[in-house]
Parts: sequence; C-alpha cells; structure tokens
Amino acid sequence: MSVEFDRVLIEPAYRKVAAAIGERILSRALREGERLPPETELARQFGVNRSTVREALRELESRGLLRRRPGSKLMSVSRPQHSAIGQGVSHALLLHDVTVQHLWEALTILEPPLAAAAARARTTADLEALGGAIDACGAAAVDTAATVQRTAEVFRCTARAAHNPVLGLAQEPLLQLLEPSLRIMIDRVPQARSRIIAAHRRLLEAIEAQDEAAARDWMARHIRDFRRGYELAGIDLSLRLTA
Amino acid sequence: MSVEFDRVLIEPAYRKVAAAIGERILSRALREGERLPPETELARQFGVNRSTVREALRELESRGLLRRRPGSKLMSVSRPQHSAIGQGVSHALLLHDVTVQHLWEALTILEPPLAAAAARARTTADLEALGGAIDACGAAAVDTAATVQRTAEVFRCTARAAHNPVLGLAQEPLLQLLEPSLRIMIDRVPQARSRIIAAHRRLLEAIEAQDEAAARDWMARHIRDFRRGYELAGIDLSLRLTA
DNA sequence: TGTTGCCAGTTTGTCCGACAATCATACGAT
DNA sequence: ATCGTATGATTGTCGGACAAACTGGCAACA
Repeated sequence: MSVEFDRVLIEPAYRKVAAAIGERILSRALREGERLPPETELARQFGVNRSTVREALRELESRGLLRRRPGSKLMSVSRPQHSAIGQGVSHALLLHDVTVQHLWEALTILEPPLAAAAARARTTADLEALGGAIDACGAAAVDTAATVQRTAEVFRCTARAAHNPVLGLAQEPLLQLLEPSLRIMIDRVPQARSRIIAAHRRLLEAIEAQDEAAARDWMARHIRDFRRGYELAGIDLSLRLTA
Repeated sequence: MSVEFDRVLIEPAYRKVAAAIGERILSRALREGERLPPETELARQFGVNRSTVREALRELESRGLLRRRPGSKLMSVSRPQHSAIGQGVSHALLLHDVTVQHLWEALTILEPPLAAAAARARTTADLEALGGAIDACGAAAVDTAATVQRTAEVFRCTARAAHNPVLGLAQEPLLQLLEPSLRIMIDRVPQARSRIIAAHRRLLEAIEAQDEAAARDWMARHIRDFRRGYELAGIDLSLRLTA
C-alpha cells in the first residue's frame, strides 16, 4: 500500500572531509601529537577547496580531536581534554533544564563509589597530588572563587587517583555545573568553608589508608553537606541551573 | 628577577562569532527552535565575511547548539541531542585508552542507583515505554545487532524514567562504548541473550512496583552478568575498547 | 478540486583568487 | 652568542562567483 522511502541523505563535502580525518584519528592511524598537513595540501588530497577543508577542521577542532599547539600553525592531533568535553556536556545539560536537585542526586550517586575506587587504586603520587590540592583549597582563605575552583580540583585529583577515565570524564560536567551555585552557597553560609576543608582532610586520610568504606562514607557526608549548605543558603533545589 | 608575562591570547574572528552566538543560545536569548538569520545577514551584522560566519556555524553545529531541521536551509537553535553528546564523550574516552574493565566499573557504579531512581520517579507513561523497549529487545530473536541496540534502549528508557537528565546524559557514552563488545559477547555466549531478557523483566517488575531496593538489585545483577558473559566469551577485560 | 508545471527569489555549498599577519628558518652583522 | 634581516610557508580573512536546492506563488490542467 503505502510505499515509504527513507530520506535520502546528502552529506556536504565539509562533513565528509571531517569524517574522513576523524576516522583516521579514532582508528589511531593518526597518532596523538602528529601534525596535519597544511590546509592547501589537504585541499589537494581531498580534491576540494581550502574553504571546505577549513570548515571540516573547525568541526574537528571543536570536538577536541585537533588543536593547534601554542606557537605552531599546523594543526596537530590531540585527545580531547576533559575540560573541553565537560564544557560541551554541561552546556547541553543547562539547555536541558537541569536543576540543583538533579545535579546533587548525580553527585550522590557518582562521588562516593569514586572515592572508594580512589582508595583502592591510588598510588603515592596520587596521594601527593591530592594532598597538594587540599592544601591549596585551604590556603584560598576568603577568596570564594578560588575556594570553589580548588574544591573542584580536589574532586579531579580523587578521580585521577581512581585511575578510571570513564569516571573522571563523567564527573567533569558535574563539577563545572556545580561551581556557580557553590560560590553563592559558600558566600552565604560562612561555616561551609571549614566543613569542606574538614571533609577533604578526612577523605585524604581514608584514601591514604586505602580504607574504601571510610572514603566512600566521608565523600557521602561531604556531598550531603553540600545539600545542607544549599538549604541553609536558602537556595531552591528545584531551580534551574544557569551559566 | 624573572619577569613573567601571560601568553597574550589572540582569538580569531570565527571563534568570536561562535562565542557570541553560543552565548545567546546558552542565555536563552535565542530560544530552542528559533531560526537563525541567513549567513549573509549574519556576516553583515558581525561585520565579517560569510566564510568566517560559516566556520563559526560549523563549530556550533558540531556542539549540537545549532542544527538544520530536515527540509529547511536556515539553521535553527537546538538543545544538544543525547546521542550526539554521547558520541563526543565516547570518542574522547576511546582516545583515552578506556578498557572494558573501566567501562564495566562505571556501569556498576552508575546503573543500580539509576534503576532505583527510576523505581522512585517513574510515571505510567515511562512504564509503558520501558515495557515496549523490553518487548522489542525480546523480539529481536537471533539478530545480535538488534538485540544490543534494543538493550541499550532499555537502559535509556530506564534513565528517562528516573527523570534526571544528568544521569541520562552520563549514561549515554557508556551505552555507546558498550555496544561493540556486547555484540561480540552475545555472539559467543548463547545463553547471554535469555539472561539479559530475564533481567529486563525482573527490572521492569521492580520499577513497576516502585521497589527501589529490588530495582537496584536486579540492575546490579544484570551488570554483573555482563562481566560473567565477557569472561565466558574469553574477552580480556584489560583490553582497550575500539570503535 | 486537487494535482502538476513553471517561474522568480532566497539561501546554501562550493569554488577561485587574493593579501596581510604570523611563524620558521637561515644567514649575516655586531 | 645575540641580534637583525631576508625569505618562504601557512593561516586568517576577504571579495566575488555560480550551481543546486528550497520557497512561494501562480497558471495550466485533469
């Protein structure tokens, strides 16, 4: 009866070029750090105009697959940085009407097991980095922006100690979303600062002792504390997050 | 002594244009679905060449902030689709040497609480969608690719039932990474298919009954089963994932 | 009435050619 | 050894061009 055809897909050349280069990077035929030929050469190889190549490069650049190393004109292959990926995801979440409640729930689920994994897998180098981050956070004193930044850094160090890039990358957008509201909270709730530092220290102790249960527990308390802070600060948890 | 200067940053025009439009979208000054002016008009407004505008558009397009609705030439504002974001993240993870073990660990952490949240927050509509996805998975019969696709869809429905976009988006890259290796596993381990279906049914029952503990538990078993399947299939868990 | 064909205007995809600014390199001067 | 300069390569940006695809309207036609 009803003869149905699929939409015939016409892919513009710039997307085909981007796909071709991207495929080479994903398959590791182009290795990290390797430099791409100049645009004119790429245009010659693909048989398209330089403008078309440039559009393709912009796409790969924004996916983090290519970047220009400082002080070099040629593009080089790179593995996407956590911060860039996290920014993409957090922007997406902002547009999907994420609330403080959503974010907090995700942190509650993700962070305690992540702390436990860190306690299990940490090396002494990880320990040192984490200790440094915690000290830096304490040293931020009254500078709220710095405190928040460095608290996020403590979480990042914890994830690094867990040696699981999946968890580390899953966490990144949460940290980026957390920052603005956390700044407000700390400004309004003076005691929050010291509670955060205290939680960090306990966490470090547990991770150092490779005590998974304790690490999980202190991280859980830490996250619960965030929620209490939000409530004390009078922040509506069902409010949409903003950039 | 050592006078240090920060690197002076020169931003090319195409990135400034992209940032300007992106900022408008993020701040919701441009609402979803709204159509962007034509490229020539944008070029006029920004005072740059159309080629420059196009490079900026490619960047926003690949971030999922803009897209062309089928059968329309003008770009329109869109919220990034989960699949697109997930693809970006999973590509990043592939380049960061993620192993099956890493992926499985992340699933172990994320999925059971997500199932519990679904049991708590599900509506009857969610239930219906989940039931449909599970039936579809069962109906895939011997078609491995379809089975895997539809298993992922069951997870997506579960996340949707949890009504937390953060969790849904965090899960997406994991599902995309899972597919290739899961296909291999199911092909090698015949009994895996029926175990998966059985787990789905138990999960649905628990979510329907709003039994959080049971939902968490069955999901945990489901994920554990994956691991057993990998071991039976002789897949080395410390092997790097590939596209 | 509803389909088809045609026309003009708009917009994108792609191309070409051009040029200033920046970077790498080598070479020569101090 | 440091500096200045010349040279060539490469990017960022520009202007203009044109075919293809889509839009909307209007006329022809069954």
